[in-house]
Amino acid sequence: MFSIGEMARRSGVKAATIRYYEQIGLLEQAGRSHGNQRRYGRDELDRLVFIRHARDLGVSVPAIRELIALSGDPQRPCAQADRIASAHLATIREKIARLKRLEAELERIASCKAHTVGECYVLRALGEHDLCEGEH
Amino acid sequence: MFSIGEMARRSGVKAATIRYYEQIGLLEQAGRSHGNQRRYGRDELDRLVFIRHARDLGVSVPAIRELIALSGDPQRPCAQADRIASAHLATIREKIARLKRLEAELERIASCKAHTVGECYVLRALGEHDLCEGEH
DNA sequence: CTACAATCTCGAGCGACTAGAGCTTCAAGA
DNA sequence: TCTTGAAGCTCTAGTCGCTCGAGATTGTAG
Repeated sequence: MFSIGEMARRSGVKAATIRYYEQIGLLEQAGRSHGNQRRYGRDELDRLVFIRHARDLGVSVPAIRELIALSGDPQRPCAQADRIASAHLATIREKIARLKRLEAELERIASCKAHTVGECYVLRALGEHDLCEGEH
Repeated sequence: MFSIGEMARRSGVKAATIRYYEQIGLLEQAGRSHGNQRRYGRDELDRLVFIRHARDLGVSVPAIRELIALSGDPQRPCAQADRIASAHLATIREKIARLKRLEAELERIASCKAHTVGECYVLRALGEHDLCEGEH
């Protein structure tokens, strides 16, 4: 039996966050000790680690909810889990692409050689519309 | 003189967001028409476009506030603006690196060949701790 | 003058936590 | 057994950067 602090240490999820997960129904209501403190078993720890990993991978809470629901029914075809993961992969790739564009732009902007703010490229670049590459 | 809708169209920032920016002091209080509607000039549009660009680049509102304060004093050395941009560049690079790691992991996970959830790698992978590469 | 679109203010809601106040319980040592 | 201090409890509110809706008012074209 683990206390919430044990769970936090073993999973890397803060106690407050564990309570929050319970509150939003991502974790089931934990059993309680005599004095009303939460007590957990292996299964709950496993689920929490699952959640932690998924969150680390940037999976949203609703998506995690779906995955948990899916995994509750092991006979079911896994195409749907696959779909969730793939969709997420696609958004991650988009984010990477977008960030790379930003990196290039900022690199250009940040290599400012001026001495005073008045002639500073950082500030001018942000104000000038024609430097954008047709994004808006 | 532009209405808030004009500003929205020209800058790509929603009217509600323009009001919000005014509320948090990112834009100054706009002048008003006879009937209390906001009216803007060129300068205000320029600043809004500046803000929009910076936000698009992922610069936080506090950082934008700093940049605006800096640009109000054109004699000042621009080293500080430079520093803000560079710091931001560093965080963007970190994000990219992190996302790439996620991409690799998800790629592995998402290539699931199982037929049922019970043997699905997507779900198993998320639950297993030894698949992490020492991140926690 | 009449429609109707645009704008106004105010307040709440989003996602995913996080922090703090003020109280109770647990566990280890004397 | 008692004490003490860490750890837990609940509840509320705050974070960030918007976004939306309700219900009232204003602007403008025909």
